Formats: sequence, C-alpha cells, structure tokens
Amino acid sequence: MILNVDLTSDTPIYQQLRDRIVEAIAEGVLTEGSLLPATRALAADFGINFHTVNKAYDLLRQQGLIRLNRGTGAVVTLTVADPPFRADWTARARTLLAEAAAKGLPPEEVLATCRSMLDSFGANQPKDTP
Amino acid sequence: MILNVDLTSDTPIYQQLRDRIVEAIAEGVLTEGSLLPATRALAADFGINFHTVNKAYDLLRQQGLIRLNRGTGAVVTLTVADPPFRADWTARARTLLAEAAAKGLPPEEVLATCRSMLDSFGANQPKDTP
DNA sequence: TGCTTGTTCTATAACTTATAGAGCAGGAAG
DNA sequence: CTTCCTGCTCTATAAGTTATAGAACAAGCA
Repeated sequence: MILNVDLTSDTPIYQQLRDRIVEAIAEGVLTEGSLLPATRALAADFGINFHTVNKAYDLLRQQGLIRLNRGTGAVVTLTVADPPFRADWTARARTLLAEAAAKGLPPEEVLATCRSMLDSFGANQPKDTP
Repeated sequence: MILNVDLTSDTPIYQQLRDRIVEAIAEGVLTEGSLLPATRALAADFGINFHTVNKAYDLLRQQGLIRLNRGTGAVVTLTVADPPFRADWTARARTLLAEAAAKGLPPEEVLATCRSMLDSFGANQPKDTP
C-alpha cells in the first residue's frame, strides 16, 4: 500500500494519513480484515512521530473504519453508516458542491466527475473480480 | 440573508462564515454585485470580533468570490474556476466521496444526493426567473 | 520469557484561533 | 473640507491545535 503524504502541506499530517487510508478502503485496496502497518513502523516509514500516526488511527477508529488490537495491530472493520454520519456527510457535501457551483462549474460536469470517481471506487470492490 | 453559524462548533467561526457565504452564492441568494454586510456590522450581529469576519472575507477574496473596497464594502464578484482550483476541488471531492464509499453508502444514493443539491442550487439562478 | 503491539502519561515548541484596542487610508456624502 | 463609514494594518494576549520527544504500562502471541 502506498500512502501519499505531503509533509510540507498546510493540512495536518494525521488528517492526510486518515484521508489516504479512507481512500484506500474506498478503492478496495484495503478490505474488511486487512491489516494496517503498526503505528511505529508507519511513523518510521514517513520519518514522523508515532503519536501522529496514532492520532490518524484513532480518528479512523472513531469513525468505525478500523479496530485497534494490542499485539495484533490495526484491522479494517467496516460498520454501517448511521444517521448522524449521513447528516454530517451531507452537510459537508453541500458546502463542497456549493463551492463548485459558486465558481461556475457546470452541474453536469460536477456530477460527471463525481460519477467517474465513484465508478473507479466500485471497479475493484470485494464482490467478485472476474 | 441569514447565516447560520454555530459558535460552539469545533470548526473555526471564520470557516463557517466562509462556507455559509459560499452556499448563499451557490443558492443564488447572493448574486454578482450583491453587497455583503460590513465586517464590523456582521461581527456585532454574531457577537464576535470583527477580525474573525475579516479573516472570512479575506478567504473569499483569495478565492475570487468577492471584492473588497474601502468605503463601499464587500461585493460579490464571480471569477472563472482556474485549473489549480479545479485540481484542488477534485482532490477534496475524491476524499469526501471515498468517505461515503468506505462507509458503504450506495453510489447511486450518493449521486442522487449530489444531483438534488446541485438542482436546488440551480433552481433560483441569475438566468431568468419566470 | 521475550517480542510486538496499542495505550497512556508528561513535556515542549511552533502554529492557529479568537479576542482586544489603537490607529491608518480610501471612498462617499454633508 | 470635514465627517463618517469602510477596509486594512499593527501589536498583544489567551486558549487551543499540531507535532515532536521520551518513558512507561498492558494486552496478545510465540
């Protein structure tokens, strides 16, 4: 698994780490049961502090995407999207879409972009790769 | 114009202000040439410091959504979405959509939500309200 | 036992957020 | 010209966030 993290970016490292792992799950690179690298190992990989990785993993745990076990490590464990999550997600989507609309991006183009990204996620999904 | 800002939220006030104004532009509540409240007036309205409003306005200016004139005030002035903006927007959209996909939201449902929000933006647009 | 793993604690430096007050500078209107 | 309103800039402060560091504890496994 390759996680593209930019240490010079203005978005926090732990947030980038979280985002990249969420994307890996969506893409099907990480599936239910996949083992994530140990916090110290991943930190050494990027040359960052293991507390930073810990924070990213903790976020993912709070969002019900992984489970953390001592000795074993972090495992991807998907849980259903509950109403609070859906409400929060929709609000964030609304803001993002508003930004596109305010900047004059055509709605059809925005929708097409979203569709193609969702399709690319579904491409190698844990159904049955023929 | 009613801006819904939550002072107890963990997202910064200036960010919320920016988001609400972007949404107002997308909705057509604010159109090209609309005058925004003065920074001090808006700050007094919410019971916050005018520097905080200033920061929100500055963000909107950097994103080419408003122009700031001394004496006159802040005016909505739309500029075309340039390639850097599109790239940045697409990256953020990718992360948001990945979150939905990772939490198991059906792609059709996500797309339908996006479509309905984009439609609601286009509903009262500065074309010709019949 | 020994190793790896997550977990918790304290501590520090740099940066961000929000507040506050003072003052400057340009445009509008009397 | 003077007055007022506007954005803009400066310094300052308190609280919170981000990232670092080191130490130690606790659960799981071989």
